[in-house]
Amino acid sequence: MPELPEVETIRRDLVESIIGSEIVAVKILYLKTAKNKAAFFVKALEGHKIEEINRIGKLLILKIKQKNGENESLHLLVHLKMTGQLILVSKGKKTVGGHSLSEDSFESSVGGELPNRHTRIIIEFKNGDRLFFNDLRKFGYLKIVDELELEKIIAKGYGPEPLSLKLSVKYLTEKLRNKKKNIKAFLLDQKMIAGLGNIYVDESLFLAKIRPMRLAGSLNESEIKLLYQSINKIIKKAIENRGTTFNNYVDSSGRKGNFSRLLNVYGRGKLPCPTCKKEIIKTKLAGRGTHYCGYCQN
DNA sequence: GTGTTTGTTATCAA
DNA sequence: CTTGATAACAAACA
Repeated sequence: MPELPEVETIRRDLVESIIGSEIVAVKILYLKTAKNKAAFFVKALEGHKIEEINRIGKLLILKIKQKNGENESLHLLVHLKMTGQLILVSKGKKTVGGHSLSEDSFESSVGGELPNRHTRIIIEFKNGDRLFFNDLRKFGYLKIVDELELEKIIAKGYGPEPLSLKLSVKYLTEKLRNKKKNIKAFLLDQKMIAGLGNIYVDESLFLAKIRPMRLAGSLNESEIKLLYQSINKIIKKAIENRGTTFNNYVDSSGRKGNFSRLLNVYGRGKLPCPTCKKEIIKTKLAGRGTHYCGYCQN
């Protein structure tokens, strides 16, 4: 389940490897993964270079460099949803995205030699590198949008980034006031904060010592402050550790994230709480598996 | 055959 | 208007 730290890890790696690279071929193996008409999608990319790679929340945004005479800027949006992977395979074979990886490790991560049965789109570069979009469950997508559409999507769908100055105790206080949904549902809402998903919401609430089912409007001043600091700390630490691999997330080199071993509650139902050693409770909230400590979180 | 996993959107109901 | 619940999307795994 790629959330902000995982997508940011992919973004940073791709910035190092494909900025300025020219796309020479695009292959759509599963039509519905490309959200534009196939002919337009391919034409918008082939013969163009990647100019920038940005991100808002869990959405990756590749800016496509326009040629002379084409004045409107286009962007390639990539959303991994639940099981999407972006894998860059360098020409040759042994190295993937500039890193060498044992064949065993690579095969268990991405399901063997690429393309495989989960490969939906392949983007080939002039230097021979190939970028594979794999997606077991087909929820993920790639979409070409112009500047105007991009701005609309960001404005309509995404609140402040957790590590930006726009997310503050003041912002949270204002948004939480009189909210009658639970704090977990609030934190999962991309329009409130961009980029948090099930893992980092559970982890942030554990650090903030707040029960996920608490009504958002019921948090007091010191709880809001601690929550703000906890989100910051968790997201920073998760990015430093290249994200969490729980199910099938891997970075663009096929490597797993290191934050998994630092998880306090997520995926640890019935295991002892790292703080008080009592059993972590696993229940369902906001339609999601929810993990918390009934003793440490109030 | 059942339940579970989750990012996002749509739809319906209170 | 707000919120919650549910399905849909789709596939694998226990």
